[in-house]
Amino acid sequence: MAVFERGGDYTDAVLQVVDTIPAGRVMTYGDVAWTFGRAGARAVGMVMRYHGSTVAWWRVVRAGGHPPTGHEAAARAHYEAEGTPLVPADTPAGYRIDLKRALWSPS
DNA sequence: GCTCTGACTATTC
DNA sequence: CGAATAGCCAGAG
Repeated sequence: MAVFERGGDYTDAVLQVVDTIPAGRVMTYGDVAWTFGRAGARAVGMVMRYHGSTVAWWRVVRAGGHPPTGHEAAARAHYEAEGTPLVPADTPAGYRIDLKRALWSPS
């Protein structure tokens, strides 16, 4: 499958946008993609999966404020450490991001 | 250049 | 409100 090396323009763009998100703030996959002119919300997640070790992947959440599938526990730890506004919810993760306050948009 | 897959999203049941 | 379906894009084989 897509091994996503840094050679791809899309991959590189995603990494740059994520790196632009300040601590305590988050963006949805769709918004990140839209920021550099593409709507590949899914592709963004794939870049995170492969390069998640080198970027603040927890600052990128799904639409609705849900953390990435299979990483909700690790993400929550980062949010609490950075002071990201969370909201208790009846979701598989047991919580969600408060997009009303945490959602950030590049200036 | 076609096919398969995926840390997604929006819509419908 | 939860689960299923269909569209979506980009990259590797």
